[in-house]
Amino acid sequence: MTLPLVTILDDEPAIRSILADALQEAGFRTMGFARATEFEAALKSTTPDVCLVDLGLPDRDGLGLVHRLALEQGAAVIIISGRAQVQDRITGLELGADDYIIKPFDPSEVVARVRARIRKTRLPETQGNTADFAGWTAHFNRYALTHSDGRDVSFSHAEGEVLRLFLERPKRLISRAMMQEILGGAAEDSFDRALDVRISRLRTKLGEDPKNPTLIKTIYGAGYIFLGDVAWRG
Amino acid sequence: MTLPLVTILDDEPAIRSILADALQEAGFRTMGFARATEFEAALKSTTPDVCLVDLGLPDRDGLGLVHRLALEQGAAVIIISGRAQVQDRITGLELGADDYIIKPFDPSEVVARVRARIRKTRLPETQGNTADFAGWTAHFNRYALTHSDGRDVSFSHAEGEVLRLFLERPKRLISRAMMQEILGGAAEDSFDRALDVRISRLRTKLGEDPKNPTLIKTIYGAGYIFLGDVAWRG
DNA sequence: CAAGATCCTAACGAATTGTAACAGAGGCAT
DNA sequence: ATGCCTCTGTTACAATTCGTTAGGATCTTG
Repeated sequence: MTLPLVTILDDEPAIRSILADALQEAGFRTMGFARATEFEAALKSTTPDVCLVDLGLPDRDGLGLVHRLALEQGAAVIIISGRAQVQDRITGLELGADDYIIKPFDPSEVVARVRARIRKTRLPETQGNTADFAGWTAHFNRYALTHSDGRDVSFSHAEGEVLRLFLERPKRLISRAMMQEILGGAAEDSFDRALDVRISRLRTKLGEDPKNPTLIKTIYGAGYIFLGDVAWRG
Repeated sequence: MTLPLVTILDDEPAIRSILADALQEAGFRTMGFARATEFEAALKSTTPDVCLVDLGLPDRDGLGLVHRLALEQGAAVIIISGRAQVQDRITGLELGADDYIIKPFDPSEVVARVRARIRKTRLPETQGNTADFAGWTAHFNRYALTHSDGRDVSFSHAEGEVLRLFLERPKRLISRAMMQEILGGAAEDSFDRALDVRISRLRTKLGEDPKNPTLIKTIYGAGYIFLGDVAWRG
């Protein structure tokens, strides 16, 4: 029940394994099925978070399946189909699918779309509100940081935005321009020290040594980088 | 408050009107914007159900906008872009978009995808008179809150209005302007502390810690957000 | 090392929000 | 009518948030 479960319904073993590999690498559990009947049998005992369904199934028309899935299970359904006509896509979506991907597809795009679904259906309580790093735990839902040594600091909304930005992209350079854009979005003048100040305040709350920041590192002329291993949890 | 609202952010008037026509015919209300700044200004007073965003804005790079929308507003975001590369689509989705449509598009497919989003986000359409959240049960027909630990608090009509507003839109930013409009609708002057007072009183009844509210969060300069899983019944 | 660009952060203040206290409007029983 | 109670907006002031300013620190370049 920890990792999100993604089912793959496609009659071609090659496609199943490509998708399964990509999804597992992205941190999902997967279950593959070649025929609709097998799939439906499995549904009696499990509840997937996202269902990938190939429409070109030999044993039955997949659309009805999609319809029932969406209706009864309430699971997110992503159709994968070789039929590229607009009309096909429309009817697929009308029948309750959440997304429609055309073959041939890029596995990483499929992963991204699966992720987007999961975010929406699961986010409410699971993802996106708690993360561990460097002894700290960030609780975004209550705007507070707790340290394993007992410290408990609250942070404001603006600070939280910055923190979240970092925690979502650990160990990657984040350009100043991008941060400005994602955050306030307003002024881009070099007069604007707002971002610096936000980061400064955040550093203070994290107890960073000004001379030697270990978590939020400044890359002169480029941006910032968050060091530290981040583990999100629900 | 009846028809779902779809916003269209695109700098080309032709595209805006094509989309608006198609969407209106499909039974949505629409609002069009040419630039990101206008759009953001409008967001202070309305909460769209789905936002269509063109990435090629002259105004600024739309990706940051998408990110903030997805995060704060909780609204569904569909990117419409001329950039067809898989990598573009992935980063778009990664940043919080729900869908990614490539120009040139077919209006009816856009409508279908919008509809698919609305189906998912509008699920709590059920307007009941009882709702459970965070150990509480709100009984709107008898103006009372009961807690699982036995507490039983009554609330007034004005307080109920605010509470209902929150419970109908959990985990989404609700702008102050919108609340004032839906509620009394009266003064919009910053002199008007009526809304604050209502919320303050509601918080007290919910037993919120003034320093650390866990259910009704204030987003400085933007509005309020209700955290907590809500289940309606009846 | 000098010069200039970039960044840090203390301090300030405008804008925004919280809430106690007050006051007027009804409702209801006496 | 009178008195008491509840509801709810208004006022006034305290608290918080957060961008701006300004001066100093730090980095890069030549």
